[in-house]
Amino acid sequence: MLEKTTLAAISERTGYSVSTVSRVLSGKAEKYRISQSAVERVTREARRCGYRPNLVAQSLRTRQSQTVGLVVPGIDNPFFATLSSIVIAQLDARGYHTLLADSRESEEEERQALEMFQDRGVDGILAVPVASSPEFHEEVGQNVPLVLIDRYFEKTSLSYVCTDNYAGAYMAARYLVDKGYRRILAIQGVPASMPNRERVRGFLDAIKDRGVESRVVGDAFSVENGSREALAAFAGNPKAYDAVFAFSATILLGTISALRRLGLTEGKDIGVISYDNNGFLDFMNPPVSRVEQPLREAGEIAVDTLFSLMEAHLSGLPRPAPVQQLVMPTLVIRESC
Amino acid sequence: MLEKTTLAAISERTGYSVSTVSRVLSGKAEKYRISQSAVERVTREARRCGYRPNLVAQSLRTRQSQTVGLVVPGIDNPFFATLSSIVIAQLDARGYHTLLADSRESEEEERQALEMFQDRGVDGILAVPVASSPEFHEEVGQNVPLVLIDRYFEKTSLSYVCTDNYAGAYMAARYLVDKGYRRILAIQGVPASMPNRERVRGFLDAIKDRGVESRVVGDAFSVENGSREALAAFAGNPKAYDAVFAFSATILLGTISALRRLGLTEGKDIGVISYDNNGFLDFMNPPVSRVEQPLREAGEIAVDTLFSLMEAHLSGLPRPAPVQQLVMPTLVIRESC
DNA sequence: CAGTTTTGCGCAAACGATTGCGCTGTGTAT
DNA sequence: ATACACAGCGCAATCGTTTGCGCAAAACTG
Repeated sequence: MLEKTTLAAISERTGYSVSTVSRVLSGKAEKYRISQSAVERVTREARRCGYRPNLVAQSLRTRQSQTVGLVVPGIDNPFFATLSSIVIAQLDARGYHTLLADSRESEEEERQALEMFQDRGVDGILAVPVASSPEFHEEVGQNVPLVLIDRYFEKTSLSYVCTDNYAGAYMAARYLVDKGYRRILAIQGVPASMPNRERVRGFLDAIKDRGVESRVVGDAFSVENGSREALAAFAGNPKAYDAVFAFSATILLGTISALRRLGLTEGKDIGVISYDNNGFLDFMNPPVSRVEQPLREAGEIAVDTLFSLMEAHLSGLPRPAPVQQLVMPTLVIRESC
Repeated sequence: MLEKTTLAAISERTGYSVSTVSRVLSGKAEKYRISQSAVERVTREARRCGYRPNLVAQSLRTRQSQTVGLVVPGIDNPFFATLSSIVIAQLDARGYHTLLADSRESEEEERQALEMFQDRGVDGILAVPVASSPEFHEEVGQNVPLVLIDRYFEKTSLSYVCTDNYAGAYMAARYLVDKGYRRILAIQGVPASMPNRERVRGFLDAIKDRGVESRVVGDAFSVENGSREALAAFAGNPKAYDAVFAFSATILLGTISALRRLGLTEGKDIGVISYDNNGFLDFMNPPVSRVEQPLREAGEIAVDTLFSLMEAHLSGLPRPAPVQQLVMPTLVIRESC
């Protein structure tokens, strides 16, 4: 390590005041009409000793951190991992860093994360909300730009970017019905979450009045839930249902393992369709039909939205009208149904 | 929002000095012998106006941020997603927050991330390194506690916690050989990365002098690489190899899709084994044999190690001897070979 | 040459917290 | 009465930046 490399140090070594050094090194030289010679002297010294601004001090003074907080319900879930990856890349491209928190589907942890984000002075927040009601998020949204992703609240003034889960589930269910399946089991994720509720609604609407027997079971976006609920629902009778709709790729994995235990092969003995577009769905045997969500698009729109909120916030403008957008998923048919 | 909630504000409203308020609210009341009445008056007011300390100011003053930086080569890779999840949970449990950066396998981005971490005054860094040589990491490690995970450098004074990739690959290859496979194709990941090099070494050592024909191809831990390289290596001849060893689960997916195109079924026409323990491997048809890495264990050890480094760093002690640990993977045999 | 403009730069306050040191006032021992 | 201990608290410096304001010297104007 070299000498301490602060503005003060450079100031001492160049003979210029801290102010001048600061202005030069933050590129405000001509705005403040610093002489060519000063600029040179200072930049040279800065380079020589490898000056790097202390971002903490900078944040304190400017009330900007070049950081956004991202909170997701489970980074180990490939869905959120992909989403995070997209979002982080976007932020990075704009010169922003990411504080990542994992709420583990817990309202309490989510709350703590949001609070921590504020205490750290993040410039904006992206959240996949877990809470059942929007109050807290709205309160936070008052203070710092906030955009919801993937999940949203019924009636809220917050911005959100989600996929149309109603439409996705509707398409999938309608496809099954049209294919002639008549006893359909749906295995859902976290029941209270908005995407899940919408999927249930889409599913039920699609089969309504179509002479289809149906049932919705389950309570988590996890492999275990898929397996457990499938086994319980079939109750040992392989003919109990002729199709299964798994509400996520993780659920699907569990479901398939259960079906195999029952001696059923997807696409042959039973129709199977899933939500999500995890890479492996095409590599299962047989490949699995699914509702693909335009994650990249959603992530990009969310970041765009956040930045426009942040810009307004910076300029002290009133909060712009919320952007509330649903992007459309697509149905991808393979050989499992 | 209520009034501004700073120490100064509370100081004014209670009549006590900022120092006293600070000491009360940071729990140093009896250390500094603050009167019971003052404590009460201050805490009451703090609660009333919902005081939350400004962590940025706190960081600036104390030179501690309660934050560690985590940099991985690709958070969308399930392997790193799982690892991150484990690490983040651990840190969270200890009251630390996580700045996450994605180097996307780029040395340059990794460098930037590490630099940013320092500029932000993180208390420690966990890195899955991408660089081919340790210099930069070692330099960083001089200034802030740093522990490598999953990948390490040949000769370094840095601490690391990795899995024994040599042993893992050796076990897998030896198993294939013992099972009678004689023409084995290995599809590797990023060739320069330490885990990959070790896997290659383990693989080659295991088949040496066993009368086995072999070839190592590929250059990335990706689905495409797996598919492309498998197709190229078989060159249309399904009998070209009788077994394939995929060096990661992502590679495996690509490989399987290629094998299917060649009309081959794993476990029947060809032996297949993979690295990694992604959830889906058990749900493929047939389930895939693999080398499972004790990720949770590795993550926990890494965090433990980091904290002991951090503790020493705090107390101004000399850097403790590096902890350099390999944890042992396990061979899980299913029906693919 | 006096007056005005421009150029180039520094002073000092601020951001919000932490902390070493010292000050005052009361109680106790001598 | 003098000394001393200690309880209870505040002063002010500090962390490293940023920035409004103003000042002096140089340059220009008429």
